[in-house]
Amino acid sequence: MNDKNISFTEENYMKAIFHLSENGQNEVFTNDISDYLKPKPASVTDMYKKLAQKNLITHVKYQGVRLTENGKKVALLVVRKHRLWEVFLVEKLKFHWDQVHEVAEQLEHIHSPLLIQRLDKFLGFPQYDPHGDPIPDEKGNMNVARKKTLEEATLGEKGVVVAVQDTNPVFLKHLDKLQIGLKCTLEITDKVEYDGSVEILINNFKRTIVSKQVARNIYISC
Amino acid sequence: MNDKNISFTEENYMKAIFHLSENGQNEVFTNDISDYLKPKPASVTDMYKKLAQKNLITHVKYQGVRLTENGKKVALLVVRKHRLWEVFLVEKLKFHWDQVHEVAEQLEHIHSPLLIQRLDKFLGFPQYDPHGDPIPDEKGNMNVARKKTLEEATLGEKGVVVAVQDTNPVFLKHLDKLQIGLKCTLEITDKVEYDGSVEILINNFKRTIVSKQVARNIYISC
DNA sequence: TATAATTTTTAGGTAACTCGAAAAAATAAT
DNA sequence: ATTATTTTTTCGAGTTACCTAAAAATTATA
Ligand SMILES: [Mn+2]
Ligand SMILES: [Mn+2]
Ligand SMILES: [Mn+2]
Ligand SMILES: [Mn+2]
Repeated sequence: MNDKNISFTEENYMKAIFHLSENGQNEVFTNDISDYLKPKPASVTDMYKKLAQKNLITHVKYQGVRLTENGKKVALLVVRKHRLWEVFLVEKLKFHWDQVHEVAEQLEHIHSPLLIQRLDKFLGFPQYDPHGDPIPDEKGNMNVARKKTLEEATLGEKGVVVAVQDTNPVFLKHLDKLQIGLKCTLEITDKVEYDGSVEILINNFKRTIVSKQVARNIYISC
Repeated sequence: MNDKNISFTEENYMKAIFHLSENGQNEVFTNDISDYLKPKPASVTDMYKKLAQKNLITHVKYQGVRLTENGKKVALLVVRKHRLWEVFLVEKLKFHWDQVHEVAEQLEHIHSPLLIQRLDKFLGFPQYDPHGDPIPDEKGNMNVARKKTLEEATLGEKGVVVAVQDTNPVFLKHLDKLQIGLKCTLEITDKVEYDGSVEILINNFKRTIVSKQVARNIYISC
């Protein structure tokens, strides 16, 4: 029984549970959601009850929640919508990659299967969003690219920037200033043991050092 | 003080008041809104109080409400967003003109000045929506076309279809079947006194009779 | 293993939007 | 000018999503 009457708020919880559980693999605890979405833990428990009753999650008292098959579908659809809209904003409306997330948070809640199907087609069935995150197709399948963070990469490794972990505008603007974006080629020219910062060569041309904090949030192909 | 914290529901009320007052000219009564948006009259009175407190309407007890200047601006922005999205759906996503209204009812509530500004540009600053309704510009000005209904038009008059009054899918699909759409040329070849139906010549080619009900809902240029 | 700290749930309450029933005001009919 | 009808408002109450404070369960520490 796929309850279509899912509210704005419920969709946000489903997406949060999906992300915090590594795409539905692990269980998610009350405080995780509270930290992520900002309602108090008591409110999270209330919502757990409602979502469990709608068969979107299974809730074992004091042991967290897991997405049901049904719930995974619901979450994947929200993620799909969010990412398709982000592509639209960047590709068609010339938004900058640090401007799209907030608006997509609203657009992802528009209910219309036809709209999403047509939008997907209009955009040429994109596989990745402006931050390199994979876009689920109408069945919920997505192409997860092989990738590692700059923190994980070892000296001498070279790859193309395929995604960013953090989509915070402050972080993305910082990358712009460093002239780092998706599709850039990066080569690890040094790894500073002292503070975990990484020296890189951008597009075989520009040399810079990025902090551990930054290195953790950039993915290159591998 | 232009209160930006306006809810989904409040926006719907503002738009309804705008339409039911002929673009803010007349006062609107409790039952008008109740019939139009479907909440019970008691709920309408509650909302009147809230909107009045936000300086969006003036409410004289038992005498209906009127939009304030501020309220008119808010309503016009919602109308602008609604109609721009309808253009997007038809022009870019190939929606049919009878499919757009429901989705636009959702999209009109997305809050993002940049989004609307960019969407407007992307669409080429359209003046009219897919039903011939004028689109307010960012200042709230709109080009109201000179027009009359087929019911008002007299025998022998000829004009181009510039708008439809009713945007109900059933009505629009009926027009499709009759091969009547925006930009069609219509000539009044007979007005039937008995039932108010109108005989027309479509694009100097096809002859049909439309009922008074239909004639009332088609606008031609004049 | 007993105690302390943390996490989660329950209990009770608020604000927004809705309702039905009843009271009040305005309008229409006698 | 009364009376009847219609419209609008008030009142009490339900729902959703949130809160704080307190209780219960789990996990960590001594
Ligand atoms: Mn995003
Ligand atoms: Mn993204
Ligand atoms: Mn419409
Ligand atoms: Mn329209």
